[in-house]
Amino acid sequence: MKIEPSKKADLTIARLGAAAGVGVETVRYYQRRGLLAVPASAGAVRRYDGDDVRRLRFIRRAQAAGFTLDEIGELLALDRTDDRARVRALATERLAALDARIGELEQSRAALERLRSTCASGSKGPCPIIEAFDAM
Amino acid sequence: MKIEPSKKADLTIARLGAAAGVGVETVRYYQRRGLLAVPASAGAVRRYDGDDVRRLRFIRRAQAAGFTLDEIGELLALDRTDDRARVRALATERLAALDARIGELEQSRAALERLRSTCASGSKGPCPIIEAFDAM
DNA sequence: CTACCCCCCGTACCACGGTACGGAGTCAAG
DNA sequence: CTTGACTCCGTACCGTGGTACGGGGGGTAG
Repeated sequence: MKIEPSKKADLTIARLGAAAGVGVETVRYYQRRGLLAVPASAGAVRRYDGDDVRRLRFIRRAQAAGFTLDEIGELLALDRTDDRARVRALATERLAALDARIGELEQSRAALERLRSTCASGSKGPCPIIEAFDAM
Repeated sequence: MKIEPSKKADLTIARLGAAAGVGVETVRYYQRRGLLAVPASAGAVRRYDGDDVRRLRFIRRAQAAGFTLDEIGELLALDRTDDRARVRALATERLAALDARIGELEQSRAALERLRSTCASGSKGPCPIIEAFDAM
């Protein structure tokens, strides 16, 4: 008894893209970068399945986390391998960068709030934009 | 009795850049983009002062807040004008984008923590990287 | 069977934000 | 008054992550 490939979604490239919110050209770009496999073309039109969708979604999410496409390539290569040390290294490094960036954005947020209240519709005169960012 | 220009820092371009943590080429690039004024060259070497430093620092901070250089150009043009409505519009728009982005980064952060614990050094077998991002 | 829409592939181009190069001029110290 | 560091300026090039174009083939609905 063979294990069934869990879902045979059988999508065209446009549907695959749509399932992850990207365009056809972007999918092809990821294929060129080696992030997505180009399935053997049975006929001349390639078909994609649920695994491809998951992989593509992962790429977008990892991008949102700040990984570059090169790093994502490495993550995909590491997936389900047992090089745990490398995975932890990448995750830890990214966590640090993420925390730094979140902090930075929160400072920026405060500056913008400052600007918005200095520049409230009620008040008069010019509103000093540059100064609103001084306390960073 | 004339008002003194508060600080006459009298910097060269390299020192100006250093004061804001950017290189000479970057300063010149901002000048080309119209974000920084090119001072009248008394002699052939330009001199910069504290206002230029503040302006340059502002550019970097606004960039960190997610403004594009074009938007920063607009902000600089608006500084100390009284078009409060426009300033508030820009600030509000950016605040929304910033909050969205912070939320996204926090979700990414959670995914990375998940990955890190799934892949802790103690555990065995492959660690599923793609799945760690599934709950986004 | 024939539209019509989608797919394939290569190549070119885009925006953004810089970064590099190189020749000529300038300025301050020794 | 030379030497060495720095400046000026134009132009070219870079990395990242796509997006566009266009010719030719395929697969499907009516």
